[in-house]
Amino acid sequence: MGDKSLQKKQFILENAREIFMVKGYKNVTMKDIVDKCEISRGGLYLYFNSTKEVFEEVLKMEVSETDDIFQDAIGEEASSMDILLLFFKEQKKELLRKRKNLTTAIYEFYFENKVAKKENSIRRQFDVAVKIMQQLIEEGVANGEFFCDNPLAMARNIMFVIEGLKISSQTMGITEEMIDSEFGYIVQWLALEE
Amino acid sequence: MGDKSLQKKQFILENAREIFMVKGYKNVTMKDIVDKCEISRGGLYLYFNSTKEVFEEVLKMEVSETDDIFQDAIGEEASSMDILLLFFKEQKKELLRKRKNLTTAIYEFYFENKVAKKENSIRRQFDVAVKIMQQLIEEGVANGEFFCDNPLAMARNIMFVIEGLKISSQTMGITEEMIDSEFGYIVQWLALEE
Amino acid sequence: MGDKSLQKKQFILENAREIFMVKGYKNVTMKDIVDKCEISRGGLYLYFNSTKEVFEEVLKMEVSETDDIFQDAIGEEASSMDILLLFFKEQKKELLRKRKNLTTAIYEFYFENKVAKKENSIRRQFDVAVKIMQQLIEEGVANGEFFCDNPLAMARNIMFVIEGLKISSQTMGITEEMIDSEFGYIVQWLALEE
Amino acid sequence: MGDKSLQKKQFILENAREIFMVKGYKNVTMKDIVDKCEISRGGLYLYFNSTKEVFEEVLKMEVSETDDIFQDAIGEEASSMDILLLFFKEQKKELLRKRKNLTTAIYEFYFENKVAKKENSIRRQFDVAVKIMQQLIEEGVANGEFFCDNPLAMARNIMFVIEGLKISSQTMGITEEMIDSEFGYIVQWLALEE
DNA sequence: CATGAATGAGAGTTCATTCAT
DNA sequence: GATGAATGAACTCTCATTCAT
Repeated sequence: MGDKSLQKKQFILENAREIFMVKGYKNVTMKDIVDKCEISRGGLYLYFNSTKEVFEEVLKMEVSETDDIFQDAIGEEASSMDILLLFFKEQKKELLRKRKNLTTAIYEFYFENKVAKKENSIRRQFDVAVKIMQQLIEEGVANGEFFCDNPLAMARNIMFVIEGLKISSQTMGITEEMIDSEFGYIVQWLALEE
Repeated sequence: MGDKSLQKKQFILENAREIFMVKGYKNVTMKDIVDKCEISRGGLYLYFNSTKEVFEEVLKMEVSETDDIFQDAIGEEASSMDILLLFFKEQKKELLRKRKNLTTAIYEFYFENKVAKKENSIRRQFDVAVKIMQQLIEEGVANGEFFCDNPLAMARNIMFVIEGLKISSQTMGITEEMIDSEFGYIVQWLALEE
Repeated sequence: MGDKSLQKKQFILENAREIFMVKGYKNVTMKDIVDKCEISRGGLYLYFNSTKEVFEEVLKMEVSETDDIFQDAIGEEASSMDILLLFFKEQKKELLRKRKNLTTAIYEFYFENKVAKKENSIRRQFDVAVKIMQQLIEEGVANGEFFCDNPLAMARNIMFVIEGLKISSQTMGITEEMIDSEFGYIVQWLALEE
Repeated sequence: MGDKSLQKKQFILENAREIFMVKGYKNVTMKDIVDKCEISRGGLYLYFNSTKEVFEEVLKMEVSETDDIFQDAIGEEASSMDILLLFFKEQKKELLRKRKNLTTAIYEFYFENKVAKKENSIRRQFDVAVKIMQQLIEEGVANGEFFCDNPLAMARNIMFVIEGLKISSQTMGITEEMIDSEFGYIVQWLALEE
C-alpha cells in the first residue's frame, strides 16, 4: 500500500471517527462511511471489509492519543497533587464533551465483541491507568503530599469512579457539579492526614 | 385490555426479558421475540409496536424489582455496617452474574435513547440509591459506626464505583478479587477513625 | 406450511424450472426467479434460501418424472425389442428438445456440487437405468430376440452413449441423423446373431 | 505485438489454464487471473478483455496438444489393435485425472457459448476423432484384425461412449472398473468374428 | 383478537472495467 | 506498456411492518 493509499486510509478513518462519535458503533453502516467520505461503495472495501475493521483502527489511533494525556501530565515537573489535579481536569473536560466523543461507540463495540483480556484495549488502558495512578499516589505519599495506606485500592477506586462517571455521562447525564464534587472528595481524601 | 390480554402481555415481557439478557438491546428483533414466545408476528404487534416499546416495559418491571434489593437490606433491623455489607454482597452477586443480566441491554438502550432526566429510570434509580446510601452513612456516623465528614460525596463515590464496576464487567471483565478489594477499601475507609 | 403455501412453492418451482431451462444453473439469480414469479424479494426467501435450494427441489420433481418414462416403456406388454425402440424414441425426443430442457442446468449443478455417490441423483438415475436396461437385454436374450454375451457391459455402453449424446447436444450440437445412426447401430448389434 | 509481449501473453495463458482446471470456467474472475499471474489489473486488460477471451486462447493451445495424442498413437508403426489399445489407455489416464483437467471448464464454456459448428473446437475435435477412429477400424478390418460392418457407426459409438464417460466422471464419478469394462467390451466386440 | 404470508427498503458484498499516473 | 485505485451496477439477504383471512 503506497503513500497515497495510506493517506486515503487515514482520511477514511478520520471521517469514520466523526460518524462513530455521533452514531455510536452499531448504528454505523458501510454506507454511512461511504457517504461521509464521498467515495464509492467498492472503494471503501479496498481498505476495510466491515465497520468492525474500521472501528478497530479508529480505536488504535484513539488509544495512542489518550495515552499521551497521561504522559503529558506526568511529563511536567510538578508536585504529585498538581499532576493529579491536571489529570482530573483533563478527565473532566473529556466527560463534559458530551456528544462529541467515542465513549458510547467504544462501549458498544466491547458489548458486541467480548474480547479476551490481552487484546482488549479498554482493559489494557485501564490497567495502565491504574498502575500509573498507583505510582503517582505512592510518590505523593513518599513526599508527604498524600496520605494513603493502600495506593493500589485507591488507584482502582479512582479509575472505577471515572469509569462510572463516563458511563453515567452517556446514559443518565451528569452535571459539572457532580464531577467536581467527586474529584474534590477524592483529592480531600488523599490530602487528609488520618 | 382484558385480563387475558394482560396475562399475554406479561408472558411476552418475560420471554423478551430473557432475550434481552442474552442478546442485549440492539440485536433483538421483533422476530426474535415472536419466535421465543411462539406467537404470530401480527400477534406481537397487537401489544407492542417495536422492540423499544417492549424494552421500556421490561425496564419498568426491572426497576420495581431492583428497588426491592435495597428495601430488603434496609428493612431488616441491623447495624449500618451490616446493611452496607449486605448491600455490597448483593451487588457483588449481581456483578458476577455475567451473561444473565440486563446490564448491557440497559446501557445500549440508553445510548440509543438519551432520555430526559425525569423519565430516565437509570438516573432515578441512581439518585434514589445515592440518597439511601447517604442516609445509611449518616446513620452510621450518628451511632458511631462510621466516620465520614461528607456523606453525600461518599455515597456518590460508592455508587459511581459500582457503576464503574458494572460497565467494566461488561466490557473488559472484572475479577472477584477486584470487587472485594474495592468494596473492602470503602468499608475500611468508612470504619476508620481519622 | 399450509396447503396454500405448498401451492405457492409449487408455483415458484415451476417458474424457476422454466428459467433453469433457458439460463442453465449458474446464471440464475434469486432476482430472476423473483421477477419471473412476480413476487417480492423477501417473499421468495420464505420458501427458498438460495438458487441451490430451488434447483434441488426442481431436480426432485424432475427425477420422479423421468423415472416414469422408463416405467411407461416397461409397463406395456411388448417384446423386448419394442420396449427398446420405444425407449430410444423417447430419448431421441428428449435429445432434440434443444433449448427447452434441464440438461445444461443439471450438469452445471453437479459441476458445482460434486455430491457424494449416495445423494447424487444423476448417479442414482444412471445406475437404475443401467440395471433396467440390463434386465431388458437379458430378457431379450432369453426369448431369443437379442444376442449378447455381456448384458451389463452392453447396458452400460448404451447408457454412456446416451450420456455422450446428451452432453454433445448441449455443447457441439448433434443432428437427428447422428442419433438415429447411433441407436440404429446398437439395435442392429443386439439383433445380430454372432 | 512484440516478442516480449507474446511471452507475457503465453505466461498469462499458462497460469490461467491452471486456474480453469481447478475452478472451471464460470467461477474464474479476472481478479483470479491477475492474482495468479501477479500482474496488475490493467496489465491483464492489455492482452485480454474478458475471461472468455482468455479461455478461448487457452482452448486453442489445448486443442493442438490433444490432437497430438492421436497422432502419436497413429504415428508408431503398430497393429490396429495396438493403436486402439494405446488410444484407450491414454483416454483412461485422462479420465482418471479427476481434478486436474479442463473438462469441466470446457463444458461450462460451451454451455455458455453455444458456438456455431464451424468455430466449435469441441465439434471439430470430435469429428476429427471420429474420422481417424473410422480409418483405424477400416484398416483393422482390411488386415483382418477387426470385424465390423459399419466402421463409421462404430467409430461414433466409441467416441460417444468416451464423451459419456468424460461427463460422467465430472458429475457422478466413475470407477476404473467402469472404464476398463467399457473399453474392454468394445475391443472384444471389434475382435470378434461374427 | 390472532394469524402468518407478503412486501420492499436498505445493508452487505463482489467484480468487470476504466483511467490518471 | 504497466499500474492499481476507484467506480458503480448487480446480487444476496434481512427485517419491520402490513393486511387479507
